[in-house]
Amino acid sequence: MTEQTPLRPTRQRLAVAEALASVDDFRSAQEIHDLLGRRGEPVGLATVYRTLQRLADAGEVDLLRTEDGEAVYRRCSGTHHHHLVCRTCGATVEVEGPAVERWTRSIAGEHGFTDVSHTLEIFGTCRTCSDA
Amino acid sequence: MTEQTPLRPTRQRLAVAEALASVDDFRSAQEIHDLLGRRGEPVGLATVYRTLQRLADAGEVDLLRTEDGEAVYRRCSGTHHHHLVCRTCGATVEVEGPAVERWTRSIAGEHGFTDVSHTLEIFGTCRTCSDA
DNA sequence: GAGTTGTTGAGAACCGTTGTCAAATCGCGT
DNA sequence: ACGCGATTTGACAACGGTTCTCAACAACTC
Repeated sequence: MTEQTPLRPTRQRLAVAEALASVDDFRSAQEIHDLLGRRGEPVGLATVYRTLQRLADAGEVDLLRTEDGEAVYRRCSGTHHHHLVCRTCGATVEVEGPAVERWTRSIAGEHGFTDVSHTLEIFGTCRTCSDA
Repeated sequence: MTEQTPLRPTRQRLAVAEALASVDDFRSAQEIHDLLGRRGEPVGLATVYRTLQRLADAGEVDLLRTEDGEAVYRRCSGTHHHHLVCRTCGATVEVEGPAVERWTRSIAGEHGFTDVSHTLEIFGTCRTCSDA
């Protein structure tokens, strides 16, 4: 019960996917748009947004919101995980915490909530940035 | 090392604070603005935004972002806590999890991150809404 | 190659939020 | 009470990220 549209592998979609593969941290749609332009593979801004949306829906990229509400994307592993993100340079580490998963589920259950999901992000200053 | 401005208790600021006190779930700045207007206590939209910002900075209200990036506010207790929010009706429960706090700190430490903070929200369907 | 359909992109539209700045208000000293 | 400087307000413009529009276009099929 997922997709029914074939989804064509156009030059633009491939370019966006490749751009995501080439960086390791979260990037905004606009940054990706700029990056592609500089690389000589121009893709319309609207197309970048559309493509990222689809990838996020398909669970192929992680989407989170910066403090000021901007959406940022990052290619990620398929399994459920969270992020430890450097507030300064954006370096990102994927982390897992089975205990947290259990905890959220049980708390929600105690209060009669069903169909539970959650968001959890950790922000800090990475070693490199705090040394500087 | 906190405030140095006296901060005047104007009619507008009191009205916003009271509006927040009168609802139990997260509301956007615009909703609060509308609510005040309907109540016959009109407050300029810019003022509502400014006031909510200050309250959030002072830690007197919680601020979180909806899935589409809109900022929503809610009066809250002063202690550190997280939220269990009904996806349908917005009903909110404040929850605490010392274990989670410990976990985030230790994970961050393992990766050399300092000055750590985190966000954690749980979403689900509350009993009332799932019964309906 | 022709037809059908999904896709693109430039620009406009949208919408939440923040900035602008003159007018209104507050708190204080007198 | 009254005046005065400092803060706050609010209507409106401006902003920035995101989505919409729609005609030109590219991809798959036969």
